[in-house]
Amino acid sequence: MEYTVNKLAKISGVSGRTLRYYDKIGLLKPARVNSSGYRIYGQKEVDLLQQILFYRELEVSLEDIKEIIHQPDFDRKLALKNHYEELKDKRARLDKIMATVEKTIASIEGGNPMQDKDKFEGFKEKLINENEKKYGKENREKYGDDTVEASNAKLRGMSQEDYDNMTKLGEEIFELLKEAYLTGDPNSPEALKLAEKHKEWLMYSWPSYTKEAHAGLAEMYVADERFTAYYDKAVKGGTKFLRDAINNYINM
Amino acid sequence: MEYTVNKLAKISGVSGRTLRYYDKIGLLKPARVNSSGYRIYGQKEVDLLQQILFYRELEVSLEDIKEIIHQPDFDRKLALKNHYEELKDKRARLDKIMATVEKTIASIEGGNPMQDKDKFEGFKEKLINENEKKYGKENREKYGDDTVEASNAKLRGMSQEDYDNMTKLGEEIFELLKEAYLTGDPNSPEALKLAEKHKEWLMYSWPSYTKEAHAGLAEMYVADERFTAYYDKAVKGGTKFLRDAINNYINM
DNA sequence: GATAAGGGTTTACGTAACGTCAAGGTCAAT
DNA sequence: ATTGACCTTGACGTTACGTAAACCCTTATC
Repeated sequence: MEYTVNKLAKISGVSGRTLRYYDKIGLLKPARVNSSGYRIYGQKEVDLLQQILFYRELEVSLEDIKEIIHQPDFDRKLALKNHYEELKDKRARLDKIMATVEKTIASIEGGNPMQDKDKFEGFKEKLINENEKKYGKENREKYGDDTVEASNAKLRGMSQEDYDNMTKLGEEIFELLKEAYLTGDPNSPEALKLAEKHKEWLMYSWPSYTKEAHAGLAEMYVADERFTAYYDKAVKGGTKFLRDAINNYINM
Repeated sequence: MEYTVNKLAKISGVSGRTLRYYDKIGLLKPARVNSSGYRIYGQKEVDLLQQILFYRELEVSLEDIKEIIHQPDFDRKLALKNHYEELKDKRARLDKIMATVEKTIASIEGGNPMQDKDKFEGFKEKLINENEKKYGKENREKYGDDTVEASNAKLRGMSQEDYDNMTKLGEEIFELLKEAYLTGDPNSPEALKLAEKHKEWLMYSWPSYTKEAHAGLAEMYVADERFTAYYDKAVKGGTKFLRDAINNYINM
């Protein structure tokens, strides 16, 4: 049984263009080309096309299909396993996206149409701007421009969920500071837990954590009255206590 | 605060090219262009970009984002709901694909590496070829070329699972025929069940079921010795019994 | 004042997997 | 000889940019 392009197209369900394309990229060549330049496919090509379509259904790229089909010693199992992992990642991403879309719809339905998101984005911008105004110069000197830019970029790229978690963690730290301070000992388990939470919090916005940076920041907290004012709102002397706790944590 | 392309690129995490592209397609125009042709963005554009990136994360197309962002009376909720439906479909498809990939891997691991699929495809082709050789002419005369081609296409497009179910159903019919024949009555519940199963089986390969086609096929079974030989393997006179059962079933 | 470095600009090709013309050759039947 | 169906090869359009290439502007340095 021999088929021209459109004959094969009809029985296989793909378009003629697709068959010509597959010929062009070397995925499926016709058995022969007749004297007038027509592509002629035979039974073997029909079978091959079936296999190609099978893998195509699985969203394997034509490039990969080419290897799977034409290399007899190709490890199909490994290829499929890799492909499976890709699909899994894709689905995980899809799930996250769907959750966000759901939440966004809910927030619109909840009567604050777009406002919350606006606020959220605004918060992030404000936070970055404030950071930049207040500590930009010091930070840039201390850690270099790239680090600061990276930090800002990370903040901007944060999802609302991350942002919420970060602010929650910020509040937790505030409470922990009060508790830990009562122990009077910057080496107490409470103080060390405080320092650890502070590290976690830091890592939300800091691209890469190092002990040195952490220690540097702690010093800056004490040196800069704006930080001191903030942490001393929890308890007087809280900023120094936090610095000591961080130093102890680092040297653990 | 004013930004040139690369400044904005850095703080937003996108590339300069992306910003120029967004300008070109009218998604995000700079606040102004200075005397040397440089794009200058302001705070408003930063905020807009944030929103754009938010929707981009959700895999909304730039075309759709344009409407969401720039049309104040646009129904964002509806847009997101539609988008959500799309995502749902996408995930459903992904799930199906993943299941098939898993099965294919399992079949490779099961020790019949690729052979089964090969065989499967081979079977399908053989089935179609045999059908074509044996009954092609009759069928084409009876139902028209288009119907036959459609039937073949459907067969070819069948998944292995469908194929397996079809062959299993074929065996079931064979057994049912034996049982039903014992009742001696082509109107007995067993006979009617047989006819129904035969209809199910038919529908695997037949694009659209009609009573007339079913009856026509039943007649062909009796008239054609190759069919008769097949069904009479179950019991002598089985083919005729099947035809009668089908006719009774149709006229129920 | 020349030059180099480091911005900015536009134009244009490449990506994946085809759909969709457009212009023109082939084949069978009338 | 003509018609109509089927074949061929370009070539552009699709999405959201990446990646040059070729060129302009500004600033710092020698």
